[in-house]
Formats: sequence, C-alpha cells, structure tokens
Amino acid sequence: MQESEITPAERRRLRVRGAILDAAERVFAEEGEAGLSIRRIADEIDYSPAAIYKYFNSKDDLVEVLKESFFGRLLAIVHEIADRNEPFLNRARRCTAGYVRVAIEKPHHYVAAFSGIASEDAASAHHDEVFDQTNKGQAFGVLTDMMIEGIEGGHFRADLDPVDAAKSVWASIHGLAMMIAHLPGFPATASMPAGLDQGAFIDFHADLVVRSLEAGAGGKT
Amino acid sequence: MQESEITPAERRRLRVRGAILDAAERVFAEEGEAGLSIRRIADEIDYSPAAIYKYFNSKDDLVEVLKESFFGRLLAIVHEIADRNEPFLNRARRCTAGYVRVAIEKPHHYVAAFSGIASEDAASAHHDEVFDQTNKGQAFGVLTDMMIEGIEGGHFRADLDPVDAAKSVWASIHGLAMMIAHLPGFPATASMPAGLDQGAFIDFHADLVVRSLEAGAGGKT
DNA sequence: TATCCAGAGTGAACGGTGTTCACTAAATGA
DNA sequence: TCATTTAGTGAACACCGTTCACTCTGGATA
Repeated sequence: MQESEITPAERRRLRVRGAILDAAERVFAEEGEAGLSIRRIADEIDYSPAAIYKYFNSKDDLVEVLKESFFGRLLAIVHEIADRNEPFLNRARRCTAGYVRVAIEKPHHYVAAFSGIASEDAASAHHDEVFDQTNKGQAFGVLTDMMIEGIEGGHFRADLDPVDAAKSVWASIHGLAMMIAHLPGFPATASMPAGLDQGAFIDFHADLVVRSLEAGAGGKT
Repeated sequence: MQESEITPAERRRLRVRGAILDAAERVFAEEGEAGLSIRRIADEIDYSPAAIYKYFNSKDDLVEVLKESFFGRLLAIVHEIADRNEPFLNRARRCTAGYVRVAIEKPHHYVAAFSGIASEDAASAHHDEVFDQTNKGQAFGVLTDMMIEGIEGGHFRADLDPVDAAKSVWASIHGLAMMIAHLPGFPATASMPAGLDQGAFIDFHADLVVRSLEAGAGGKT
C-alpha cells in the first residue's frame, strides 16, 4: 500500500462512473425519468448499454443516486437559511419558501424523489436510526428543531407537538412544491383565475403556513 | 328509429368497453400505472391486445378515463360535505380533511391524476372556460366559494384574496394527500418519530390549514 | 333471399425498454 | 512471463405500446 490511496484503475473507474452520472443528470433534468434510458446514456457517453451495469446494478439504483444528491443540495440550502442570523419568524418563512424555491428548480428530481409508492417502507427494512443519516431524515430534523425553537421562544402555540407540527408544515410546503412541479406555471395556470405571480405566491403560502402555528390564532370552534 | 335508442350492437360495444375499464381499474388500483399494460388488460378479459385499440386510442386515453372518473368521485364527496348544514369552520375543516381521506383511498389514482408534468399546460391549448367543466376546475370552484363565504362571514381575514387563499389551501391538503399516497403509513412511518395516528393527523393538519386563514392570527414580523 | 359492407377481433410485426450472459481484450499482480 | 481479474461488448430474452393487413360475422339493403 503506497502513499496515494487511489490507483489509476480506480481513478479511471471513477471518471467513467462520473460520466455516466453526468449524462444521466443532464437527460433527467430535461426529460425526467421517462426520457432517461440506459441506451440513451450509453449513446451519450459512447459505451454499450451493458457497460453501465458494471457501474450500477439497475436503472433504479442509478436514478436513486441522482435523487439522493439532489435532495442533498436541497437540504444544504434549507440548512443554510435556517442558520442565518435573523428574527425567528423571518427565518421560518424564508426556510419554507426556500424549500419550495429550490425544490422546483429541478421539478423532475423533486417529483422523483417522492415517487415510488411504499418505497420508504421498503427502504425502512433497515430501520429507525439510519433515517437520521438519510437526507430526508436530516431535512425533517431541521424542521423539527425549528418547531422546538419556535415553541420555546413563544412564537408558536405552546400546546403544539413539535414533531406533528413539523410533519404538517412539511406536508404543506411539499404540496406547493408538487403543485408547481406538475403545473409549471402554478399558480398562474392559464386555466385558473389569475392572482399573485409565482414568487409572490410562494411567499404568501409560506406566510400562511407559519401563521397557522402562531400563538393567538383562532382554534377549534 | 325505434322505441329503444340503443341497438344490440351498441349494447355489446358498451359491455366490452366496460369490461376493459373494469379490468384496468382493478389492476390500476392495486399496482398503479406501472403495473397496468395493454397486454395485461387483454389477458384479463380474453381479448387480443390489438382489440383494445378499437375502444381507446391509446393507453394514455384509457388511463385518462380512470383518472377523471376518480376525480369525479372525489369532487362529489367534497361537494357533498361542503353543502352540509353545519357551522362554517366545522364545514371548512371537514372539507379539507375529507378531501385527503377520499384522495388516499386510491393512492395510485390520486398520484396519477396530478402526474405528467406540463400536461395541464398542454391540455389548456383549449383555454379558459373549459376549465370550469373539468373536475379539477369544479373542485377549485368549491374551494374558492368556501373562501368567499369565510371572508364575508368574518371567519377569515378580510384582507385575503379568495382565489389565492383557495390555491394555498389546496396546495396544503394536496401535500398531505401526496405524502400519504407515497408513504402509505404517513405520518406513522417506521423511520420517523411517532406522533398522532393517521386519522388524527389528518384532522390536525386540516385544523392548522383552516387556522392559518382565521382572523386574529399573528402576521408578518 | 342473396349480397354487400361496416366494423369487431386477430396475429404478426416494428421499434422501444431493462437486463443478462457468454465472450474478448486489456490491465494488473505474482 | 504467466495467471487472474475486470472493463467492455454484442446478441439475445422478455417485456412494452402501437400499427397493419387480414378474417369473419351481424345487420342493412337490393
């Protein structure tokens, strides 16, 4: 075992693997999972389709890498916003709005990251504590921490359970992200009454979501 | 032209068409669009694959019928709840919760109904006023009417735009529905901290969504 | 009744997909 | 130098949606 841990062969292998992922990323971003085929990737990097199976066990595995790396970027940005030095409620609003903005930068990625019904249940054959390592788990952790901060700081209702609140907030912003991912112009669809433009609407939605947690609002009947 | 408007031939045709849709519906509900193939349907009803093209122009057309009829049921139920004789805020909460409950009865249908990026833009080549005829359009109309009622009745903030509010509410409940459709046990995923069970969580989320619109809540900064 | 025809239904094919497998050829380690 | 690994290949398999030339039959018409 020498000074350098990495052999030329490994370096070559990594380069090819990278080329595969680059090509896949490019196609996926533009045409989504439907437009991405093994043969198409093979064409783009001048390899045979079978070659790709020396680097990935299946197309699903390959796509999984794309999804995870996208979710990693999403997480990093939300995390960065969450740590900024700002009044709490501003931070909360910026976080939720930021999540949506980053999510819809790559609609195909975002949609795919949540696709595959019951895939989470399948993945959670290896249970519990791995979740904290996964990107979705970390994103959820950031959100929960923010809920706790809000409740302890008196900004949010004291009777809220932070975990349930975090899940609800996530659902709400996930909904807007999905809506825009599927209907690219939302909320300004040609076939729906006009209103705020997309940017303003994202802020409006974020404001409502945060507002729903604030102390002093109405409540059951 | 005789008493009965419908000939035996037409009746036969309708019966076969129905059999195709039944078989498709059965497979689709269990395995989703991925598990549904023309050949599979043909097998189930003992016809050749080519026969199906005498009844539908494409697989997409066929699936479109399944999606639209599901969305029709969803709309009918939400409409029914919206018209009940109950205090406004209760109705509002029941509507939002009901939407989610019906949506997740057939997760594959619900997910598919929103799938196909930019399909709405493509469909809106025939513009504007057709939207009111479409099921999604009507669902949105119900929601907007409810916003107007809430604002005029003094239950919701007076400065809300009903159309924007309706879109935001829709996004929030759509998000929960999608979340559950993709992660069937949500919010009780094995890999997320436990909390309310699914039924209670849906009500909790509905309450928060409605609460975000109510007069008296916090607000910017 | 004999004839014709629209149309239901078919089998085979086309071009596409993910994936596998026996194979070559080149690089690596002894 | 020889043996072993391993990157890469081409052909094939089993599926997919879709099309097309074809047969056959039910019902209307001459």
